[in-house]
Amino acid sequence: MFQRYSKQREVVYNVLCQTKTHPTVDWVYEEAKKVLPEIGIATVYRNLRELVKHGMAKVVLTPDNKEHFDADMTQHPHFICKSCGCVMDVTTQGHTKIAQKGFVVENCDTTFFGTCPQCAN
Amino acid sequence: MFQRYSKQREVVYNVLCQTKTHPTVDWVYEEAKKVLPEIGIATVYRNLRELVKHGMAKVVLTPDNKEHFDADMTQHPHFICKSCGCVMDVTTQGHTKIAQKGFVVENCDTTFFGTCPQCAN
DNA sequence: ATTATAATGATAATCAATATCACTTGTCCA
DNA sequence: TGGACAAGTGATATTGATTATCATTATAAT
Repeated sequence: MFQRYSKQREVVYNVLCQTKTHPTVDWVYEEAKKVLPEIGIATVYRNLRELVKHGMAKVVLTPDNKEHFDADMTQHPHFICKSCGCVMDVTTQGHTKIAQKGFVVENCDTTFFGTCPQCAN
Repeated sequence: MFQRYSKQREVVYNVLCQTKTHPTVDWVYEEAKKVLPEIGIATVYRNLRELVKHGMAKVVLTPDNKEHFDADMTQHPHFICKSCGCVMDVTTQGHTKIAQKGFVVENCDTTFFGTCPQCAN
């Protein structure tokens, strides 16, 4: 998978696995520094990208134009709050059930990723 | 809605309404220049933002970290091609039907937008 | 232990998006 | 009709997230 082990990558991945807050790069960086104070922000960026490339993490794009990361690779919808900007998992399906948990849903976007018919040829 | 009429805003909105390609700012800018050669890129940014704020357009965030815009405010899923980066409307529901049209679907993200329970209080 | 090279960390560079500000233009009203 | 006020524009500077660069460090095979 990766050509060599690195302490930094392990720490970055552990930080990501141990939270459900869908953190930004900066948050992962701050947490990683608590374990490896010498780690650099470039290494955090690099490893998060690598984790995504290797299918070990997903990027969640938010309206504030920052990348958030999620190590939970099971398919599940997210809820993004326009007030505090938090990204949360919503395990139930459908507007009604989400509303019952206190979420005020204004909009819903669904995006499929893959290869379009032209490129598939 | 808007406090004053402006030719520039009308052109930007018309450009957006007349395409289904979910264009970037730059594409809208180039098209708008064909009608109003003196229009500035800042004006295009500004008006696209305003259109979104007023519920006349939506932002589609793509993995290339650029904002794409869509004047179709009906709720509909998008398909983003990892090969060419195009953003397309997929009007049918479900992986199977999309696959029948030649799309190779690898992943699907659903995001709800609104106010989280804590902020709603 | 030696060696090849992957990975790191500091920092420069990139680039999309936003802010600034003097100037222009739409709209109100005398 | 003609100011006058302020919204809107356009050129450009600034910001800020992400990526590239490169000398140095560290992993893993021999």
